[in-house]
Amino acid sequence: MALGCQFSITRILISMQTASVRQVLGGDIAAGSTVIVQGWVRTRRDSKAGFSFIHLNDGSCFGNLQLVAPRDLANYEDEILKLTSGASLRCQGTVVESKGRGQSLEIQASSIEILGLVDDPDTYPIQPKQHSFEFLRTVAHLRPRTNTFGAVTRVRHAAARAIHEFFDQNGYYWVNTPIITASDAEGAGQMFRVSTLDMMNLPRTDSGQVDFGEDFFGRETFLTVSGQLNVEAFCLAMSKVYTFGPTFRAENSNTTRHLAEFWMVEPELAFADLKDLATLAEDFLKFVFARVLERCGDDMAFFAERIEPEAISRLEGLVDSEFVRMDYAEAVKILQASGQKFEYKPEWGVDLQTEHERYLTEKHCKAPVVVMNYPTEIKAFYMRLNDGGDTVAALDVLAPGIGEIIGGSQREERLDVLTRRMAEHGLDAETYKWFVDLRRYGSVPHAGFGLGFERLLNYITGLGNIRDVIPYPRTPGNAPF
RNA sequence: UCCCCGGUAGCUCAGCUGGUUAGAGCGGGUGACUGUUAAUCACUAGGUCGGCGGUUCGAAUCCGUCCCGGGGAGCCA
Repeated sequence: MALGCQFSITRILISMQTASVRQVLGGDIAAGSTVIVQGWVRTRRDSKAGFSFIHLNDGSCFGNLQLVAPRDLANYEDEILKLTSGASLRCQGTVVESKGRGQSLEIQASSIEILGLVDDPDTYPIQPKQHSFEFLRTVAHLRPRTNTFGAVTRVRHAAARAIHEFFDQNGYYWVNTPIITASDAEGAGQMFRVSTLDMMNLPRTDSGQVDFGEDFFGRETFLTVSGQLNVEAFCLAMSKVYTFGPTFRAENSNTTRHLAEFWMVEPELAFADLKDLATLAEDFLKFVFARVLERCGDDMAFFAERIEPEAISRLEGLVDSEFVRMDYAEAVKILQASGQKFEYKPEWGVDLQTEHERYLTEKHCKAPVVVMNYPTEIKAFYMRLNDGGDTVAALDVLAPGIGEIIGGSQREERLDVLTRRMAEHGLDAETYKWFVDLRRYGSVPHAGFGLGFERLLNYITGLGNIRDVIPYPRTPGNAPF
């Protein structure tokens, strides 16, 4: 009772005092109401008729709120006329129907409190004009104030929320797998070392090796390259689980689709085979796309207008269509029969090149393609061996313009096969003992995939560079901010 | 890591077959004008042409090298 009262009083106070730009523009605040709005100036235009127009953005939505500041405000001459792009303010005023075109509602300001002017407006980097993404990366602390990055931030949030929602509705548990790990999992790539040893004065063993027994964990440790192995243990108890968190690869990859630190989603599903996994991947992507379209209309409209004309239509089309599924062997045949000149000849036993993936998704199918059952030689040890042993039950979901967006497999659940394959790959049995245990105690068929969250965002927004869909990109030789 | 391309004003770029004082648009400042919409018009300030070395009477321009960035490839998500 007491709590309920307090809650409603707080709500009333908030609604009377402050409103977000989204609330005002969305019509949540009745015309005639007095509100306080707060945010950052996008542009200011002065009218000699006796007022200034200020476009205000607070990140709550794509649009800007127009404030009309009359000349009779006490601080009009000294302060209002000094407002430039980037300045912050708090405005009290009345929500009114706009007398101008271009917006239906605006704020007739009764007072404007300047919170922070822009020091040296001449050099403020964010101007009301188009900037190159390359430049904006050099001012990563200010780029959230741009239309594009604001939209990216909202879409990123909406996509993350949709991912959790999808799994929750389908009975999956979010499992927080460790970021620090001792296994160099899957040999999936170079890892970042985690250590508290004094690098200027390393402890040595008798044989002259670095003595990691002296290190914080008493052994060598790294940042995780995948939560998959750890989450499999939970899969074989909770049935349906997923991870969603940061992942680290110390690869010297300099491309538009690689980061040293990125976010990955890894569902793992028990009592499932490769086909179940392909269905999951498809349902999952469609759900996320539909939710983003539903909740980020303005932002998506902006991407469609300025970044990628197909941004909305291709997502809509995808939500309503079925993904193309084909075996790797079939994909190779299609490529060989395509008549296309490839730099690398498509050939069974060799992994698909970027140019091959592009042909399949952009020319042949014009849609996302699920390629399944890859040659054993080119895939990881934990993927389930198909009958005959030539292929494993692996799948990649390839998206037009992005390439591989999802990579997954049915896992090898048979103890004897797994241990044999680990030996073939020269893996340390001791390190993976716990992982093998899962096949020893109540093993079941299971499958899972990994989805690069930023790659998903690239596909959704149409932005071409993965560095423009993560707040602070980390790439080789580049970790400012 | 490899292959291409680039680095000129706060930003986006032009100038680059070597030749006086390096230009434009936007942004900033000043003024005019207007219920304005990335407003418009006029004036104005603003540059070690990425660093170093070389060729030359003379280098933003040519050569070497280093640094930084972008695109493509490989690896992958």
